[in-house]
Amino acid sequence: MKSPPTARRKTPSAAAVAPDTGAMTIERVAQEAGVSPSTVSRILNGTAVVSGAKKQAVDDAIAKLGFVPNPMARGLAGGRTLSVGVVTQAIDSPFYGAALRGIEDELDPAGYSPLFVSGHWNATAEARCIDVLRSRRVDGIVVLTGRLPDQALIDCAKNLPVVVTGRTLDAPGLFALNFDNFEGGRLATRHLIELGHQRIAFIAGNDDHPDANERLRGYRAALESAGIVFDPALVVPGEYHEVSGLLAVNRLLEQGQRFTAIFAANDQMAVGAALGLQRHSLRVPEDVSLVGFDDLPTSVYAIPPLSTIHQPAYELGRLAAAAMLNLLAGKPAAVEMPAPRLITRESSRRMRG
Amino acid sequence: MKSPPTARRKTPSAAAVAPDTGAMTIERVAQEAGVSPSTVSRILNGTAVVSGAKKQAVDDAIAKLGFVPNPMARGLAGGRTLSVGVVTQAIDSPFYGAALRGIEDELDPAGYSPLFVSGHWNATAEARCIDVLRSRRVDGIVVLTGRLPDQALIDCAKNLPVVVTGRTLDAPGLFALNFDNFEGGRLATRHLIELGHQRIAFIAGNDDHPDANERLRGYRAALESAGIVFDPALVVPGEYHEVSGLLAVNRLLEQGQRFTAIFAANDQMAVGAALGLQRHSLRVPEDVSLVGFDDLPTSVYAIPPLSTIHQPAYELGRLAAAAMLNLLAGKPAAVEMPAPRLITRESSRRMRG
DNA sequence: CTATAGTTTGAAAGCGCTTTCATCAAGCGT
DNA sequence: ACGCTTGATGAAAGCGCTTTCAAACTATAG
Repeated sequence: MKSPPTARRKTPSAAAVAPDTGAMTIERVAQEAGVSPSTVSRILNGTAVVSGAKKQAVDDAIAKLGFVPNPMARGLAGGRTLSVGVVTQAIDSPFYGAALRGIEDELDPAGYSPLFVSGHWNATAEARCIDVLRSRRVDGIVVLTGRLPDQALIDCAKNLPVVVTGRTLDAPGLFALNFDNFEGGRLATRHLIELGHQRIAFIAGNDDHPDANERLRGYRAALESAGIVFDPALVVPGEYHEVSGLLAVNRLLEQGQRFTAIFAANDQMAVGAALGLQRHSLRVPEDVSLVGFDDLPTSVYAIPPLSTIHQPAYELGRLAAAAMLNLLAGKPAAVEMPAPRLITRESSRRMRG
Repeated sequence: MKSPPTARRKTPSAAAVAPDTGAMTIERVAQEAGVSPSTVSRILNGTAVVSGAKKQAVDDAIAKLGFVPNPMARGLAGGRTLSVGVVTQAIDSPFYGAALRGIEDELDPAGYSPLFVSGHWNATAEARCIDVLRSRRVDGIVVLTGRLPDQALIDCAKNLPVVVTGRTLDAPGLFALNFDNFEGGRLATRHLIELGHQRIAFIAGNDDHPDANERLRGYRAALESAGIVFDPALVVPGEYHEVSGLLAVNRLLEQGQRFTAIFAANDQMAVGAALGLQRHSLRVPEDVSLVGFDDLPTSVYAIPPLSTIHQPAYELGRLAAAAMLNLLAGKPAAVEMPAPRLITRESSRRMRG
């Protein structure tokens, strides 16, 4: 290493150019305010009661000097980093993107920063992510769904507060925030049934995906309570990607299945399915009604605009982050997911007589 | 604060439970290897020549103890954080998401971590982002497009290496990585012209968006070189969002403009435009050909699949990150963007008769 | 065989902050 | 008035690492 110009040792020469954000230390603030560094620290963290006069003096000094505490030093000394790790599956997924923004928005005012890492829907990668985060000494970890075995999370929660979405799980130091996928699946299916559909195909999500199975359960429950017998031939596996939807429709049609509606376990597959139907000259919703799941921002602009189950991704992120902040403060997580909601748009309509 | 269970002061009692990732220090490694902490540090950083035998001993000790250096201590002592800040516009945008993943993938093997913050297409917010990043002591900043004035970036580059995409700019410590939007606009328009279209509408991006203006320039250049007179009435402003596309089409149609093709300055607007056309019973591509810009992953599944200009978002992220790593290493950035490429799908076709 | 330059290594001084511990002032009962 | 509890403050000891400085060797030359 050719020693990059890291001006480390403080140059004792005066020659200050600007109020250089970085160079200000708690000690200078203390000096300026006429107190000890300890007192400044206490005020900064609210760790102890400080007399009003001194607090004022310190606040003024901080403002005047434009002091910003060095997170590294804080982390080293205090054992906290004011950062929380977020294991996401794909930072570029339309669904998780919104959740990440929610996390960001919630954490920021509390002074915490998120550290995003992508697990790419792969348990091994996720485990590595957690290692990375721990080596970065994050104060807590938020796991968005993922394929990691429950036990791995439980173990992790022994050392760090953990918030996980997309599963139901209970362990010390861990909080699970689950969306009611069963109810969502039920709502979507019931909607189609109410429109007069009887032969409703279901494009499922990946089998090892708990969400997907719950949605399937909801589908079956709705069918059952309407007295429609469940036909396994109408359920096609998918992978939560657009192609899956396309392929699923092809398969259904090749097999000569009769159906007047499709419920896709997520919007991406629904969009793929719409394309598949169009390829076979089937119109949505005239020939086939279509309902998705997630309510991605783009689904409003699908052709035709997609009926779907609204899953509040942004909200999910905020709630997960809020839960984490509570855990970090030693309080119970105490947050709850909103209930699933059906959004009726133009991809579903009453069956023709 | 009720003093959360931060086991700070080292408990001298033995009772080690597991090889606790966190608790290992460079000192213990030194002890194990029978050398001084300084030597371990030197080996860790390759800062100086160390005899082969000792190096081996230290490497063994590190492996045996599962030692992971504490980034906070490193940052404090060394003045570097091994993290680079990334100012993105919307972490949940389909386009930037891919870029972020590229950055992540490129930085990771080099031992750097990205720190993402969202500017929400707002110069003030972006400026705040940069402050946040600097307060977090990042080693460098990557700015993905954004509205920040050039000068702000130049100033920032005085203290930190900066890589910025989506503009052309030259300053010390700064590297700009620009995509040839002009050429992209030209390619898209020429494609439509070659298909026999003469009246080509253009849905523009936001005016203060340099990309958008370049694309417009490309559009005009293609028109001109084909001898088609530019008609300002065919250019409608947009905002790079789906709605804009929808609104633009409405406006065009209300004004009674004649056109047989639309070139939208990005895919999101193209999708909106497609919906708008459908609402007016105009079919794509039978009645109107449509070309977008960006080649979002979802554009393959649009109805119909969208012809567009491929913009390598993921690659862009990787390149920006690679440039940053070079800058950080004191080398010239030395990376170059790939050229725009036209992707022909089903939304554009030869004009009838 | 000693003086000199060149290497490798260790000791120790911080980096900027938090936190313990001791101190110094008040406040209070008797 | 006098010991005693509280409460606010400061001094100082780290947190785990990097880096300077000097010591301890080793080699080269005179």
